[in-house]
Amino acid sequence: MPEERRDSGVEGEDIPFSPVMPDDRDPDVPDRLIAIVGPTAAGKTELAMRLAQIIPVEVIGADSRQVYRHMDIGTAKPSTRDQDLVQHHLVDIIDPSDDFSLSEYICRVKQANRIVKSNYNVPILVGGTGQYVMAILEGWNVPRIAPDPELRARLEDDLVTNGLEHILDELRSLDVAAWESVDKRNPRRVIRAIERARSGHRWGEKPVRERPSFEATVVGVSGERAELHARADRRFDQMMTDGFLDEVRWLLKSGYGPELPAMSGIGYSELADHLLNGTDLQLAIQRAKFRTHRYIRQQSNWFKTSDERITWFDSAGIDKAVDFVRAAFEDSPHKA
RNA sequence: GGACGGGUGGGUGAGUGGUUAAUACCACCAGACUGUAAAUCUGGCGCCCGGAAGGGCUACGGGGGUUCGAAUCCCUCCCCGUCCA
Repeated sequence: MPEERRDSGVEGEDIPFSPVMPDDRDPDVPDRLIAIVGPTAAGKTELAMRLAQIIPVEVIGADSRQVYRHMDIGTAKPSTRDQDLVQHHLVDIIDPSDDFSLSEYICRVKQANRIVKSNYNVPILVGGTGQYVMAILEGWNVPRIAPDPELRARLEDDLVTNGLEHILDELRSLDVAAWESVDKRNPRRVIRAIERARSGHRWGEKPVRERPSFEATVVGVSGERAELHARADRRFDQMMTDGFLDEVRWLLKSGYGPELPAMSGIGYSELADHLLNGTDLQLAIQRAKFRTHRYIRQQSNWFKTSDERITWFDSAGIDKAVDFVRAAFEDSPHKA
């Protein structure tokens, strides 16, 4: 395997631009796309690797935690072996201390699509971050407004000293439409709305989403809730034996503190709490497992069994999913 | 054997005569998402009927009692913890 296969546009600017485009359409948009969605630990990665054996694919990660370098065990990142076998994009692209956001994600997916397209491969979107997946599948229009740490800090102070009403008033004076629409009980959203309004964006000035042109085959992998919990618990135990605690210890030692968004992930914050504050390890592990359960539940809000765009398969029956995608792919006019 | 302390809903744990089907937290369930998302926020959570308002039933270790009314007071039994023998 050529070693350049390991991703990819770290800085984003130096993405090679293929001189020969497959067609004259937007090079950032694939003609077709396969997506694998579903709750954590259900077997999405496994399915992706199976598909890679029969279809010329490159993986596009849709996981808000696997983007960070040095966070491998706890994020259940695809193994280096898997990454050697199949080109992965949007994995290991930033440092744990770097800012990341949905708009950044979307931007980088476009870059990745360009590469995949120039390789005459099919992008396969794999991940459990519902927001990322849906942003791609539904073509969300996300304004590129970078986070403003100073403003956020000021507003958070304001929130503590003067209350939510106060910052809501600020939002109203900036953008009434935004004020009408925000979740007025969710400080985080109010702060973001202010941030947006202050940088000159008006609520509703652009359509929220624009249906993408590609043909998408979306498969879901899931199972009974109790079984999902059990699988996730087992996987967490495996992570512990694989050295998750050492990974967190290393991150902390390397200066990645618990206050970083990257370190707020499941397991990372609990284990850091154990290492830093002496919280009982078993308790920390149990908390992380519970949090994974909650995560699974929330993923089911993004990936609904009633969603007609998704064809669902049971975790235990990956073969059927492979067959389904193969059939869908063979019927497609866009074979590479 | 004696002296205290304690037994509360799936768990931890408040409550100490009525406003209590019982605070809070966890678990669990459902939902939102103009997007920091493995984040943040909302709702539900004894059983039955009802769309709701509401109604009915059962419940704070077991049994008995006091009271118009008890998780809360008394008696008794069982169990757990600490200390003294």
